[in-house]
Amino acid sequence: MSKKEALLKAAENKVRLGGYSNFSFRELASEIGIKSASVHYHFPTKADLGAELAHQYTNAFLNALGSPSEHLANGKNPIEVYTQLFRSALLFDKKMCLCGLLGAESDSLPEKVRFEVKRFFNQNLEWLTEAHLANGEQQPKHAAIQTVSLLEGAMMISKTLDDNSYFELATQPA
Amino acid sequence: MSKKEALLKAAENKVRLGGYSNFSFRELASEIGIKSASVHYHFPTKADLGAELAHQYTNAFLNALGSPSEHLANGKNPIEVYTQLFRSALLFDKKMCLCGLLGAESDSLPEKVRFEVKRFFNQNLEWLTEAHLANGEQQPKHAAIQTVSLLEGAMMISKTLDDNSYFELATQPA
DNA sequence: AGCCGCCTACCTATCGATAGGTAACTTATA
DNA sequence: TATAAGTTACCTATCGATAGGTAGGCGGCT
Repeated sequence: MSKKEALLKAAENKVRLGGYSNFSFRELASEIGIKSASVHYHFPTKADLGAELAHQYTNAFLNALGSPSEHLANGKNPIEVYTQLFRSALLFDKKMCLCGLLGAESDSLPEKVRFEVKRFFNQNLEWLTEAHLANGEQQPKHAAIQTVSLLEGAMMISKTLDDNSYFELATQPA
Repeated sequence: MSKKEALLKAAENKVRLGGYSNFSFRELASEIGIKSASVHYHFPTKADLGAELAHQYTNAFLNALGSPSEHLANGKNPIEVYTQLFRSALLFDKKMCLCGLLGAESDSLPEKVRFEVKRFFNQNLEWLTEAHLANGEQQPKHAAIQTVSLLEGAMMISKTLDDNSYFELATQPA
């Protein structure tokens, strides 16, 4: 893994625990064994690092998601697949969704970081709308925004109350 | 308004925009016209200020909520009342829920702040469970966690995408 | 030769926190 | 009633730590 990749990985861990201000160039550098000044070689400013982090996170998330049609072809409900990806983040990473946290801090973020967070949610809503449409929902856009909202909120509350069963209850159909 | 109240109010604005690390004693002090050292007279440490802020926020929120039975007696659906309180925060304050933001940062918060955030959600879940029970829901605890999750998530996404109609779509019954 | 990836060695700004002091007010006591 | 003691709500000055960022150097690889 290159130093740049290592920096992004270290930053992701920090941000997913405490937000944008929860990482510093010094901490990141010392964790991967270089000097803080060298971090500026890879990322001119902190905002550049944050933006690239959110961008790559979004790409990785979308990539892991695949396409709704592909899941339907395999006889799987794409909404279940989507929910499962959130569940994995909570159970295995034991961390918040990067963009869920950044989104909450949205008002105080550098513009280029905020832009990438917006992109995450717009792409997610697009995916979910397609999925709900395929599922025959009469209002796929409503259903899409309800799905992300519920999952992001459930994640946050499970983390806060330190009990993953809240996530399960929230995602369990009535 | 006392200086202490003014400090808490100033801190609330900052935190609801960017989280726990988005306020400093210096900024708060200069905003209300005292020196940063004097802030320590009212709050020994930053964690003390944060904890008291979350505590008072929770009390004010619960107070504004009233009781589920009182709303039922007035022919109002308590869940609608609850939703409306979130909507007000978004539309009038134009800010995130304080504890929604702090909850997302939960992992990096001082223990006493985290404790108060937990209290917010436990109290909210209690209120909502009672409300859903009164509404005749067969699984009031499930419904309660689903309600908070959806509202907190919808708030975060509306703030992120800078469009309150997302909140409306999310809270609109299917 | 030239660039890549890192380094040393800084800078300025800001952070939370502490020490010690002061003026104004309140309370307790003789 | 007068004075002493204590409290409230601030102040100035300063601490060590840390923040993001910059200038310029140096070795290794092509």
